[in-house]
Amino acid sequence: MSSSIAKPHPGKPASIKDIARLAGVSHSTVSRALRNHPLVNPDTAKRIALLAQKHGYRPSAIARSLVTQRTFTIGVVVTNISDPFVAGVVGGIEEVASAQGFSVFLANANADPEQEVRVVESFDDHRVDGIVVTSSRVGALYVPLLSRRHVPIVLLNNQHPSQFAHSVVIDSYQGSFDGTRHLLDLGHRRIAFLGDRFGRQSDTERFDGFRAALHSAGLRVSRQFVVRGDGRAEGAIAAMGDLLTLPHIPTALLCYNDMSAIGAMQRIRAAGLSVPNDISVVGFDDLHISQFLNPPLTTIRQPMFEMGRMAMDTLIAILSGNAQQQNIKVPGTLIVRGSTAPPKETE
Amino acid sequence: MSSSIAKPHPGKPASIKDIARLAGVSHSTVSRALRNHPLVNPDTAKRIALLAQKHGYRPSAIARSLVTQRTFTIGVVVTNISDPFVAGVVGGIEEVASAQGFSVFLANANADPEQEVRVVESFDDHRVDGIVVTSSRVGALYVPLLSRRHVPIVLLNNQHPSQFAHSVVIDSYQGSFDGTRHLLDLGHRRIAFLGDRFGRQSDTERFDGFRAALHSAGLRVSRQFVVRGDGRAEGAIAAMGDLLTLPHIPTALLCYNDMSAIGAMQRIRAAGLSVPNDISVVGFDDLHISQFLNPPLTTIRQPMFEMGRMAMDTLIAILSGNAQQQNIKVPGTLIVRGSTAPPKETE
DNA sequence: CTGAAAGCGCTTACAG
DNA sequence: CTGAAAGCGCTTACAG
Repeated sequence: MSSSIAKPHPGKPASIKDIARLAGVSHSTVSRALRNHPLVNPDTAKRIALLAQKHGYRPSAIARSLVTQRTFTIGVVVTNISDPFVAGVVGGIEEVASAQGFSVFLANANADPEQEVRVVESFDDHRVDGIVVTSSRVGALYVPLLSRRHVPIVLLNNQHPSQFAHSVVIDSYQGSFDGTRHLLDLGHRRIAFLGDRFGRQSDTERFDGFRAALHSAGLRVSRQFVVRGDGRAEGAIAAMGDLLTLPHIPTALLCYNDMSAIGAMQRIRAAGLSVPNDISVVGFDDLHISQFLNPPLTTIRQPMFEMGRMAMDTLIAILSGNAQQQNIKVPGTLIVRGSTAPPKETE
Repeated sequence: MSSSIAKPHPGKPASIKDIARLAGVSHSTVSRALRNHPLVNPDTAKRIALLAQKHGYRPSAIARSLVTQRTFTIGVVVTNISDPFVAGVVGGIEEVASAQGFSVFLANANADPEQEVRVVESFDDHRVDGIVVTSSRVGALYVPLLSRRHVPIVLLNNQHPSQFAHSVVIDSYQGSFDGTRHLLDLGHRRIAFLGDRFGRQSDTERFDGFRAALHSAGLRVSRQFVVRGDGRAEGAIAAMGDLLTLPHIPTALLCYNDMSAIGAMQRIRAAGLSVPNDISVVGFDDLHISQFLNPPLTTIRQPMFEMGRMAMDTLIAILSGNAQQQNIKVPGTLIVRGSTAPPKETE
């Protein structure tokens, strides 16, 4: 059979009907054969598979979805894919999704609630089977969508994981507590907190863990030792600058996350001071880069990749009806490196 | 009109027919109204829009795609979304895509050619309008798909951007040349090259730029000063270790990329040496983190976000028939920071 | 300005 | 084991 005969519509991709014609069967049979339906003659099935292969025919997932009412597609909303924490999470989600036959839509919301809603609407338009939202503050906005179309949503490190949504969150309180304890155990007493913007749930929880650890050592939070950045190096540089203007600066610093710690360390160096000799610094995340910093950063490890996998696992469990409400809290792990040391002078 | 009457199928999402029934028109009219077709009565259109809004009805992009033969969907293949360069590129792609009404599928290929082909097949199944591939070595494998379904592909920093595909690439040769010239201008003569795996096109180009710069200064490449990592900190640490065993170590180092430079700097410090006092280091990329390193990294800036935007712009231009073959070469920019300085001793 | 009809490319009871 | 038919949810000539 020559190739010129075999191609019914030169230039146009083959459809199920073309393959049916070439195989001398109905398109129903082609559909069954390609889906490995048990009730199709093995020889026929083989012939059809070969023909499909030869003509590069692949069934349209679009058309299939229309009848099955399942797209095997999920949507992932991120605030900023360039954030290394977010990228790690997305990597974990994608790995599980891909292994389970799901395709993933990715969209940036730029931490803008309006854009976030638009993104979720777009996912809705594409009839995604489920949605994962990372580090957003407005998860509650999706509840209407959720109830209407029954699309399960998993919130990862979100504020207000409402009772309608599933969630995976880091244990901010415990992580922050452990990081602060580490500084206390080293002998520090003048410990500052460099947070994220005031009012965010994760900031509040990390601050609470910080305060609780100080209390456990019989210390109180000093108001002037609490400053706020923006979760990025830029904001931390400014916040650290404020701390350095104090008449009596802290000997240690607990930061909201690693990027804040990175900014703080740069500002400390700019002031002619040294980490950890003058000021010890603790981060939160354990970004891949953190181990390569100078000095390597002591931090609370957040298993971002694993958390992404958990989020997708949760979604799949819900979709297959194997789970009810899921709310997972993941512990952080203290990783001690060179950015922390005992304070220079005993006070 | 009470809400209980308004919801025709409680629990089921509304479809175009439900809205049509509620509005007392045909579903054709609903379709037109929602697409802002000019030939529909403004009052009717308004009534339909309100009804749709009220019932959370959004037309199915799936069903629409089936008839229009356009999905307004693109696929992005990455080797590893956790790579900060890749994440930046994806951010740029997503920004343009989103602004132009395209949704993006993201898939990791883990630098595995087989997985990469599977990913592209999956995009094909979903009938994406176009594909962007980042930093892959196997772009040529897609040519069959390309020709069969006429799906335009843009290769970003790929090896072998075949003549069938569009491409956006950094000018590796020139960037590397400029970085090396910078070291020469500082007075360095003993300059090493820490590359990526041997045989990769970008590695070859960067090495060629390195060599040309040395030649322009009347120098030759010293074989023992050429080592190879893997584009990551881990590989660079090992490669740098080799350089440090030489009886006469280099005074400067040109690295394949910033992550390699970061690994090299850690290894240099581990040997008790200082950057830039003992060894100057130049990277390639200018990752966001690089300005915050200690010392801040001198590097060749690759505008990753912008390159991602260019890739998507190219795809859109092709899809709208506004462009022919596109092959864009982007210049890198030398960014001088603290990791480079004149050599300590005059030789 | 509007509706009836055909059709996009599949899947899946139903009947044989 | 296979085919004819209906239908998934839309868009779009075509006719009015």
